[in-house]
Amino acid sequence: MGINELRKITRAPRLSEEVASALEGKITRGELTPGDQLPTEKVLAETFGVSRAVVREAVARLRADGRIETRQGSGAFVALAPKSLNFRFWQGEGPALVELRDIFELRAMIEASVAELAARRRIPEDVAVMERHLKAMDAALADGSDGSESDDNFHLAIASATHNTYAYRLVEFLGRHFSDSRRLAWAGPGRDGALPEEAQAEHRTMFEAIASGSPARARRCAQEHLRGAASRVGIDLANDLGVELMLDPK
Amino acid sequence: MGINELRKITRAPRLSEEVASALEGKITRGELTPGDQLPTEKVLAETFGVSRAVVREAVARLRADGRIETRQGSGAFVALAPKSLNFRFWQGEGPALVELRDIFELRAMIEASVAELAARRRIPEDVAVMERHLKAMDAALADGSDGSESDDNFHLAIASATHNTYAYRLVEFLGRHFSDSRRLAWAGPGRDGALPEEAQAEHRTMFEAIASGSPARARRCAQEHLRGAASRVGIDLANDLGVELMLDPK
DNA sequence: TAACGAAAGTTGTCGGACAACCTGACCATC
DNA sequence: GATGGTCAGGTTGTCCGACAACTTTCGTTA
Repeated sequence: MGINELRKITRAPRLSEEVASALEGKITRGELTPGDQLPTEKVLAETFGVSRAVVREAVARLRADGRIETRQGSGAFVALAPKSLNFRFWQGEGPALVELRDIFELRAMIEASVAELAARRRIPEDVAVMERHLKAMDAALADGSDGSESDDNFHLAIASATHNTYAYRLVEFLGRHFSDSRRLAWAGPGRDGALPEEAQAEHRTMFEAIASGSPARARRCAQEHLRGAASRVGIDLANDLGVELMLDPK
Repeated sequence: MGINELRKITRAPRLSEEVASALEGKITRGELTPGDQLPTEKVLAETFGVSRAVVREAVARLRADGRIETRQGSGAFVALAPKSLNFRFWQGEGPALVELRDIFELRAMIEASVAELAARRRIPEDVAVMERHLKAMDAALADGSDGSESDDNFHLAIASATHNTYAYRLVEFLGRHFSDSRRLAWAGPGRDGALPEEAQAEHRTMFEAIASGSPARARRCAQEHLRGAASRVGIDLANDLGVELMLDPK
């Protein structure tokens, strides 16, 4: 037993998080359905054996998740429609492998569609912004510095070229999850030099397809890029993820 | 001015939401960066002119969002890496009408990709579930009842057939946001009878494409369906939204 | 200088009080 | 009988003070 094993002290979760988790479980199991009223704060406090303040913090948490809505004087209700989408990750050392694969896959689907639309809608200013970030990544490659921020910005520039603000926001949202893995791929002078070069070659093909107005090619390049990004962190995307779109299989 | 306009009373936001929002603004503007310590609860309460309980609820909210981490005895810190990503389309009363087009467009992109992947990955059980909901909608059409719940469930069944939980959750989130438009389309005996029939014809073509394992056809049908859904609530999607995918334009 | 204990500081929880709001019951009026 | 007004009781939202549990800093001692 090494010294590292002596440092893993498990801290008790907050009572409010436990209460929130228990209530959320009731919702996801269908014991509480949209529109149902929760017990009053007083009853919940008695039921869980905690103070009302703890219940209120749990409720604040579930409100942030969009799971419930509260109305002063009436009570707390299971939300009819979630007001937010919360992707909460496995709380160990990052996402579990199967979760990571599913997120990469979702990202591939979305960014492929986004690249395709960008190829149709881009205006010269969009193309100039993408090119600027592409060049910044080239420069980072050349001088061994960190290009991950330009990498992030390149993807956002593509999403911006769709001129659909919600698509942009979704790409931004999903991209946030990958900033760390991008930073790793671009890590300092001791980095595995092939990885950012590989990614950059993919960025360039994406850029060229979009700039030249080739939607299907843009889609395919974006999917290949996401497949490559996944494999660079050890995730193998399924082969059925829509790369062969040029012909209808039937 | 109709009676409906008289019912929109705007309720004041909770103080805790305002505090959370202000703190989040500091984080997104870079005034507070990952690892930075927030002022103590006491200072925040004084600064915002609220009680400590309100600050604590705001902090609970930001913890749920994955934006900050708290350590008892030390303080609250901006999270280094998000433990949770919370995506909100909007705060408050819903999107402006002008934003609906972007949202429908995004939905079209996502559900088209989902339908395509479902066409590749569906297993017999998936197909059976879709068919069951399709039949429930047929029955609702025949007897004039409300088929919107089956409509929701049909879309979720397609997403479930991707066997990607995040895709499922995203479709669920998007679908829940738009239940109202579905309910309108399926509204009672006085409804415009052409609308649900039109939608149902689209559902059937989607179903057949997925069941028979035709990814490109499934994609096209899903896009046509979302275009139809948008037009049924008065939104005209742009013509460049990738319907003509069968040939590479270049 | 290093180690230890105490003091000070900070978050987590509890309980009570009151404000603001909501709902339903009851009564009066038309 | 339908409608409108009032009020009591109930519920969430906020504030306050106290103490528990934990962390950091400071002072003392060896």
